[in-house]
Amino acid sequence: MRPPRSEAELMSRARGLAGRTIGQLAAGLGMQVPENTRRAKGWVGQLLEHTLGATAGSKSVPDFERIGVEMKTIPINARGGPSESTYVCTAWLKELVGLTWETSRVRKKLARVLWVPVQADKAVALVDRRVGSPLLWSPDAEEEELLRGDWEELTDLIRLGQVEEITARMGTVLQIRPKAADSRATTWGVDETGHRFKTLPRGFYLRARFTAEVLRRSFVMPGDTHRS
DNA sequence: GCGTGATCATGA
DNA sequence: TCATGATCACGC
Repeated sequence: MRPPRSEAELMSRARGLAGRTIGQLAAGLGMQVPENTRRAKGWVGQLLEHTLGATAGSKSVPDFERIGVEMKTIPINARGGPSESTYVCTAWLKELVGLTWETSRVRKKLARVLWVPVQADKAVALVDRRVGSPLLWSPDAEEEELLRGDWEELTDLIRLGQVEEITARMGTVLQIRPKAADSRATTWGVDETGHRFKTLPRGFYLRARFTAEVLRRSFVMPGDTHRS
């Protein structure tokens, strides 16, 4: 599929996928569907990228580079909500100088996101799982403040050399968790005394509660005063 | 190892 | 039951 030339074209394509199954999309690309995602964790995301004409591959640029849009599949459980957190990007653990929320990779990544819900109910075979209605999103002022607050709190800890004190329990909507092949993987970090040391690579993730709210908001009318 | 794409598996 | 910490696959 050729890269979309506009957000409208991307959305038109994405809307056309709503209701289709993973098996149908795979067939369209001549791909075989794995039995499950245990050894194919990113497979569904890559299937959707190829189907929609993403260009980035493993490059550190937006999936749809020309129009500056990042795509994220969002696994939806049997209850209709996200079943997993959403990976954003790796956390920089080396010396931090002059990095602000405004210039952060987290903010850049989340500036424009195409959310594509995909059924993730274990009771349904992967090949039969359906794609939902897409949402093209940018954080509103409230969401951005939540993200900024968490990012600054976590980044301050890294600045202070307290990477090892960070746990996934920190952060209201944004958290830091391991992001590596396994627990033996290492990268360079900086400790309290400013000396570099080997530590586990970490990444920023959006809590499922946050993405649930993002999706929920898109399905209510403007002016909705309900808050559950 | 680091970037991309994420989900798994188990303890609380 | 669910979130945390661990893990899986692939290109370079």
